[in-house]
Order: sequence, then structure tokens, then C-alpha cells
Amino acid sequence: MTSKSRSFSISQLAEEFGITTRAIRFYEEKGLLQPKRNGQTRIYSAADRVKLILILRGKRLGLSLEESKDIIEMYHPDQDNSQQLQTLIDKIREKREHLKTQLEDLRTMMRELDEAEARCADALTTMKIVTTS
Amino acid sequence: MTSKSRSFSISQLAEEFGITTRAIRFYEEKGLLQPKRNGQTRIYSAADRVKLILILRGKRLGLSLEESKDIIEMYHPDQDNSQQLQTLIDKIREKREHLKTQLEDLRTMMRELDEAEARCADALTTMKIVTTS
DNA sequence: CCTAACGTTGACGTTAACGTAAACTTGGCA
DNA sequence: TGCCAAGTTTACGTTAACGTCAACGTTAGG
Repeated sequence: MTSKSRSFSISQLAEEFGITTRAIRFYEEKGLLQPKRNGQTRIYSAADRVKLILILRGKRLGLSLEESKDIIEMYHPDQDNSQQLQTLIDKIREKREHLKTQLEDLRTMMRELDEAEARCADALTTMKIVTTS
Repeated sequence: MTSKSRSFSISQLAEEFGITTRAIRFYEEKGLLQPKRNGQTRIYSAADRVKLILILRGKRLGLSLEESKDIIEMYHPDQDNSQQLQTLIDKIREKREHLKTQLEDLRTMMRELDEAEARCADALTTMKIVTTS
């Protein structure tokens, strides 16, 4: 049922996402990735690749690796432990609240950038009028 | 025309925003704040306080202090230099593009968190049904 | 006059997230 | 057979953003 069950080398992923192999190994060292091995060599599954995508998106949003690790673990929880499931739901809600704050911050900053640009444009046209008159 | 032109001590601001005085001095060291002095003692204006707000919002969005510094400088550009005004407009647009990417990432992560929570809730109710039957 | 609270300037310590370099193994091929 | 490219481990270096002293000035109160 799993589609496209390809596998990847470390340098393939590194190139695809524009990061270094060192970074990828570092993520493993921090427990965010657990690739299979062929002898020494790491072999990354499609699922590992998805985790990498989550990590990088987390970085773009300013999350720490530790936070991204939490989020990744929200995707395949321990289905047999209702206690953990409940605390996980709480963590998800908490994280969503945090994201909502970020969303607000983003909108505000966007708006302010718009105003800043408008002021700049105004200043420019004013200068032109003054210098051409 | 300036309303509420109050001034603040470093510890006032520290307490208001829940940060340390060390952090505030650090921001000054990095050129993001330039408070007046009364002898040795720093005196922060309402404008300084606004800058602090911008800094902290930047942090919530994952910006570096250097980036926040850039953004702060977008608010009071050199009105006499049309060259700088133009490059500033470019920087603003660039920053706005970046924010749009972040916005996309945020929405995606929100959606995925929703799904994750739904799966957790499903697993919970399924467990209840199984254990109570 | 003493000290308590608040401020200051160094200076060194710490954590996260890799970068960089050395030294080694290993599969493929001219 | 010999070597190169790609992989590995180990270890030390680096930058950002502060934390944490230490040692000192100053000002208001008892």
C-alpha cells in the first residue's frame, strides 16, 4: 500500500535540500532520524525524507531541533498508551496556540512592512517632485 | 505631536517584557538600541521601547538579531538618499517574500497538527470502544 | 555613616547547530 | 592492482545569544 518506497543516499538528500551531509548526520545524532544501514552506509527511506522536510520547515519557522523532534513524534504516537495519547493531544494544542501567536506576529509585521514601503515610496516621489520643479 | 513621551529604566523594561537587563544591554551592544544616558545610567524612550517590541516579535518569528536590526532600520530610513531608499524598498519586498513562505509553512503545519490531533482522538475513542465492549 | 537597591563595565561560561579537518574503509573501474 | 569518489567516525572550532559572576559607582533611607 506504500507508494514510491524509494531509498536515498545521504548525499542525494543533501543535494535535494541544499544542506550538508554533516547536518543530516547531526540530525540523526540528535535523534530526529534513524536511517537503516547497509554495513556502515546510511540508507534513507521515503519516511526519513519526509522527516527531513519537517525538520527544515521547522527551521524556517524558527523551531529548535528539539521542538521539531517533538512535532515529528506527533505523527506516529504510541497507539497503545492512552495516557501518552492524551498528553500528546495537549502538546498539539499547545503548539497550535504558539503557532497562532506566530501567525498574528506575521500578519502584524507584514502590515508594518507595507506601511514602511509606502513611506519609502512617498519619500521618493516627493524627492522627484522637488528636484524636477 | 508625540504622545506619551515617557521614559523607562532598564529594569522597568526588563520586567515588562519578561527578559533580563543583560539581554537589553546585549541588544544595545549589537546596535539595536541606543538609549540616552543620565551619567552612567541608561534611559529608554518610548521609541526605544517600541524597538524592543520589534526585537521580541522578531525573536518569536525566528529572526536573528541582525535581521531584526535590519527591520528596525526600515522604519526610519535616510530620507535624503534616494539610492538607499530604493535598495531599502527592495529589502522590504524581499523580507515580505520570506514572510509569505513562513506563512505558508505555518498554515501547512497547522493543518497537519489538526490531522495529527484527529488521529490521536480516533485512536483514543477506538481504545475506549474496545475496552468497554 | 552604613547598607540596600539599582546601576555600570568587563570577562568568562554555556548551549545549539552545525563547519572543518583528519584518518579510515569500501565499492567500482581503467 | 591501484586509485578515486563517496561514505564513515572522532574530535576540535565557530557563531549567536545570552547567563553568570566579580568588582565597582551612586543614591535614598534609617
